[in-house]
Amino acid sequence: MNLTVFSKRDLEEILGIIHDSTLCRSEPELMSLMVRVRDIVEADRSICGIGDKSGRMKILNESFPADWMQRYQDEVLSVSDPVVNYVMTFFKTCLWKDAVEVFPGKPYTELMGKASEHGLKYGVAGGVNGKTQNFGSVFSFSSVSDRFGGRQKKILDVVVPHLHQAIMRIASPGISKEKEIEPVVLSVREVEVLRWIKEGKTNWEISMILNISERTVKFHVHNITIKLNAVNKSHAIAIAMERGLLE
Amino acid sequence: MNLTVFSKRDLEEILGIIHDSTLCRSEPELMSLMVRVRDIVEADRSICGIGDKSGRMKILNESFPADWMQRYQDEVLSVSDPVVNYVMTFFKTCLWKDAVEVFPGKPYTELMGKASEHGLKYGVAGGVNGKTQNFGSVFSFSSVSDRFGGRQKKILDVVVPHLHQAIMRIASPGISKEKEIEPVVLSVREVEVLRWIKEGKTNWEISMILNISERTVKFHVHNITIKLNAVNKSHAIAIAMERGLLE
DNA sequence: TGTGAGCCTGTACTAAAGGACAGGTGTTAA
DNA sequence: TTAACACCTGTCCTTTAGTACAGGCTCACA
Repeated sequence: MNLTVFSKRDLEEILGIIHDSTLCRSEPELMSLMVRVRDIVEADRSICGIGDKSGRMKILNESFPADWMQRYQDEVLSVSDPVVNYVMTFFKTCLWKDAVEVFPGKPYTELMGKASEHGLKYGVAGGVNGKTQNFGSVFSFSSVSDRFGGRQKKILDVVVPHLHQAIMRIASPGISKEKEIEPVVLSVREVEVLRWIKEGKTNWEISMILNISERTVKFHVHNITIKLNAVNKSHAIAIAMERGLLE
Repeated sequence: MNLTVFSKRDLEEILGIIHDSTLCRSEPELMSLMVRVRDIVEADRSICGIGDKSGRMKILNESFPADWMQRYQDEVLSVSDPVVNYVMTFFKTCLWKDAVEVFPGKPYTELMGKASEHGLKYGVAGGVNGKTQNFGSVFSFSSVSDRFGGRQKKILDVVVPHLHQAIMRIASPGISKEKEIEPVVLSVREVEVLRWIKEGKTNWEISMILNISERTVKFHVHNITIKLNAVNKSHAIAIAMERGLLE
């Protein structure tokens, strides 16, 4: 990472933020860190959150408009938020407009339109994944004018991993607990199907082995992915093996 | 399993074969068991083997024509043998004609044509998988006329698991050893890709995360499956996790 | 100065997976 | 007896995965 683009003052402030992140143990402390990052990326508003894409996100709002946040929560807009999606999928820093390019669907552009109505038009965001599946944190900074580019992304690239550690300490217990302990009960047939998937069999092959239709195999696979909170077969296998569901 | 279709004599012989299977410790003993099974299913010739579909099969021939076996080995015909494919894929008993129906491709029908030239036209076969991927055993019985049906399949359903145990004792050491110990060295990039597959990411998502093209992700995935001797992603994940390649 | 290994990329195609929608049976326990 | 649950099946459609063929660059090592 080439850091020569930054001035000495910038570097001092960035290092300071990182250092204070290590000491951060409370929400107000995190909020004051967000203010400092907000200032150095020249943004007007900031917000952060931790959780997953499916709406189980705990949000710590520093300066996003309250009415927008209310609407965001009421209409469960996080699922169609391209920025959240981008960050929680790729765990990379992005400009808001980059995210819209990657997720060009109608619900996404609509959401960005709604956000504009609340003065949230331009922004930059970053995040880190928390080792397990789609769980991670998002840090987003917004401004009324478009002053974001490579410089802002680079700052977030450097700072966000440390902010992530901080928000994990503060907010993750409440989120992660209820998620991990969930005991999963797979039916006999589902375990059978899963074992064969593990052996690399296709749905059709499994249908031949179990003397059922391919459609039925898909049916079981679908139920398995839902029960395991997986997104596809490979993910399901990994989760099942980690939890020892195939012994 | 309904066994009332069998006569008392049949049942006695089947039970006898099963019992002697448990005592079987040498190739000649196994061959004499094959003869007894051959007789009870009213076949003319028999053969068995252990290994996988990719040609690493050890064959124990009881009474298949020697010239055919030579040709089979020289032309590596096992890969286009619908019966071997059927048994090693589904680990189920089948009539030869069933296998041709399920694998209707040109190479398969061609192989069956070649076999006919050697007097091998009708048959019945069964097999069992050896817990690991596509490794298992095949027991095949042939006749010049078509006298095979439900009765023969049922006999094999009952007998084959025990023959499998016997052939495993006799022939598996030489086969399985060289296979399991194979140390796999994955490149840094390959492990990275594998980790993200484990998280359920699609190729496209991984390409975004690693800043490479989707094509390149496919390239790595392909190399991974070859190195791990897997048939697809799910299989690769299972193998990698079992061997602790992702720690 | 090759040579191999790791890494990267493209086009074009087929096979497989996955999702939406709609429905079926049989068993079991309140 | 109704409700819940496991299990099963179909059609239609879109998205991903996988494969074949063809080529690129860079670095280490002999």
